[in-house]
Amino acid sequence: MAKPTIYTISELAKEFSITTRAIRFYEDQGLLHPTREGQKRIYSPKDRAFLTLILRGKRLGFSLSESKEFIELYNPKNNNRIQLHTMIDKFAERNEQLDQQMRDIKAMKAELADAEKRCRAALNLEPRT
Amino acid sequence: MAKPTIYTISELAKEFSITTRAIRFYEDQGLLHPTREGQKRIYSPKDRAFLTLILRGKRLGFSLSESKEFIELYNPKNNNRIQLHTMIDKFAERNEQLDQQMRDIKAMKAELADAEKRCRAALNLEPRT
DNA sequence: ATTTACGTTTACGTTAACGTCAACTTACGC
DNA sequence: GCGTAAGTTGACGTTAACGTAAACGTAAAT
Repeated sequence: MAKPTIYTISELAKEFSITTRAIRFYEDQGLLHPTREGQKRIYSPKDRAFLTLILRGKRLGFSLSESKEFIELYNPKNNNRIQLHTMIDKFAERNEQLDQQMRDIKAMKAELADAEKRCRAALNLEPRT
Repeated sequence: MAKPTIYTISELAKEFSITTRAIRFYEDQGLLHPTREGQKRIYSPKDRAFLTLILRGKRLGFSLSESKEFIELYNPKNNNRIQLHTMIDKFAERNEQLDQQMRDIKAMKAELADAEKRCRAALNLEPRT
């Protein structure tokens, strides 16, 4: 048996640069399910991975409930056949959304580059930097 | 002289699938500056372009004030030398953020693909036709 | 003339995602 | 034993981004 790595709430908070309050809130919202050692919360590598998902989702503008949906796909008890098909549909949806975001990013980068170009041009027009 | 295309608030609302309330709110927050014809707001192609920027920003999880910052770069009166350099810095920041989002999207797509694969395996389906 | 459509301002309500106390409870070092 | 550090559970506060409703103006259509 390998050693089961575990984390305290403040360890995770530090690693991900968030507050413990936020982590407890994610649990409240059903995104995390740490075990307990007495009162204290104990986080597994799985919880840590979910946190990664949550924060990545946030950087992409996903709501917590959206991330929750995604996380729930990793719950084996949800694996009944009826759900599986709707999940696959949701994958397709999400995938399209991600493609859209890709396009948005490219458009945005183009505009940024253009704006910067004009900026630099404006600076060159006038002497004395 | 070409005809100056203009839009009413409901035209824009319809085109972008948002409410007029939202559009007025963006004005309140200083992101849009439509002219008036009597009481009524008149939007120019420029305003329309800004709306595009705003909504694109939203899809990427940008706040309105972040989009505002960006929009203000298009305001000529902000073109004093002091600002230009800080703007260029901000371009770099934004660009990094966009790169991060790019990576996030790729990671997310990989996870989606993996989850879908496991889903299909559970269903005994053949991998994507 | 009056309904209908579209516009306006003002103002209060709402939701998400935490922040910020307050008031404890162990556990550890001294 | 005592302070200190890290944890806990409420519970209320806050901000962003609108929603929603009231109360009104205006202009075209019936």
